[in-house]
Amino acid sequence: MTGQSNTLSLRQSIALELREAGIKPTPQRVAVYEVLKGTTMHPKVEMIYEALQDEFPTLSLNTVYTALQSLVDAGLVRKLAMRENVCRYDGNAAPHAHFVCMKCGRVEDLGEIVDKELEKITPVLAKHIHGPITDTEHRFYGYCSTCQDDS
Amino acid sequence: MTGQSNTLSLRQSIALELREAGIKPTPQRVAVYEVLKGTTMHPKVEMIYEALQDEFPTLSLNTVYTALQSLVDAGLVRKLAMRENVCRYDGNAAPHAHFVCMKCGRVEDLGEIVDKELEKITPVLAKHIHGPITDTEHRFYGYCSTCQDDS
DNA sequence: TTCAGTGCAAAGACTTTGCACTCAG
DNA sequence: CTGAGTGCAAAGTCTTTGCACTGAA
Repeated sequence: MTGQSNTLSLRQSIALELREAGIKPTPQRVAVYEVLKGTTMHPKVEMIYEALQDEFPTLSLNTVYTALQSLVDAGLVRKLAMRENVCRYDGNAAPHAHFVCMKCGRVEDLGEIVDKELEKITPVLAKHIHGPITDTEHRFYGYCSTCQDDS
Repeated sequence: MTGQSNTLSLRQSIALELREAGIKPTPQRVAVYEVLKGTTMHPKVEMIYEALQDEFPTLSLNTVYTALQSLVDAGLVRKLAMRENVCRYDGNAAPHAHFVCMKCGRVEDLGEIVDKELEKITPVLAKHIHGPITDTEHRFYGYCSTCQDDS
């Protein structure tokens, strides 16, 4: 995972994406977005902060918050409010379903099949709401494979 | 809404419900639960606290938190983590879909029709998770009728 | 030069914890 | 008498705000 040239071009494409979304691609923002796109962990702010300590020793937690807020506002990143009262962030901004482990709190993406099923429901919903649905959030709670074994 | 005898019997049935759920029906818990069951507002802690100030002038915010936690643990009440990072509580513990206004933050229950549709999905999901789904949460974001008019 | 963005510190908001007091069993 | 529950206060955690500094246009 230390391929320099590869990392470089990835960063450039991310920078382009930020610019297209209307925000200035600062190194910190690009790095934060890169972390989010490179993981399926739906990390908390703290986790992103720590992941970037090596590369940005002077990075402040504040900047991570600011960068995330910009990314969310630009519609590139999804903010997930968890029951534990800590926000997690998702580099995939498209509405999609999540599985949340009740024990370890880990968040996993569910497959496209589930998402497809869920999409069918929005039309049904349209009958109840007199306006467009701008976003959806679907979560399923249970115990992940790791935590099931522990019990 | 000041029918004394009616209020009394409602409290008694709530007390019974708490007892059956395995928690002691203290006046505060009963009152908190009554507030939740008597509103469709999905109130925040602060709102519950204020609603009970008249009746329990000595009630502390802490007690509201404690009572809510007991109710949630007992499975009578649902805790909703909102994007604004404030928890809202729902007197209806059964999984059901919510509509959230992006502007004013109000949370509304969606009809049974939507819930029924959503229930169909859990079996589909079972193929992805190797364990039971213990709970689900479905949210649809948009603008409520009031906020649509404002725009 | 100008302004958005960063970094540090402090403040803020919501929630939890600690401990003594009270009351039902 | 015993233990759970309450109320008050303090602490804790996550997040936001204020302000000076920096770098790109």
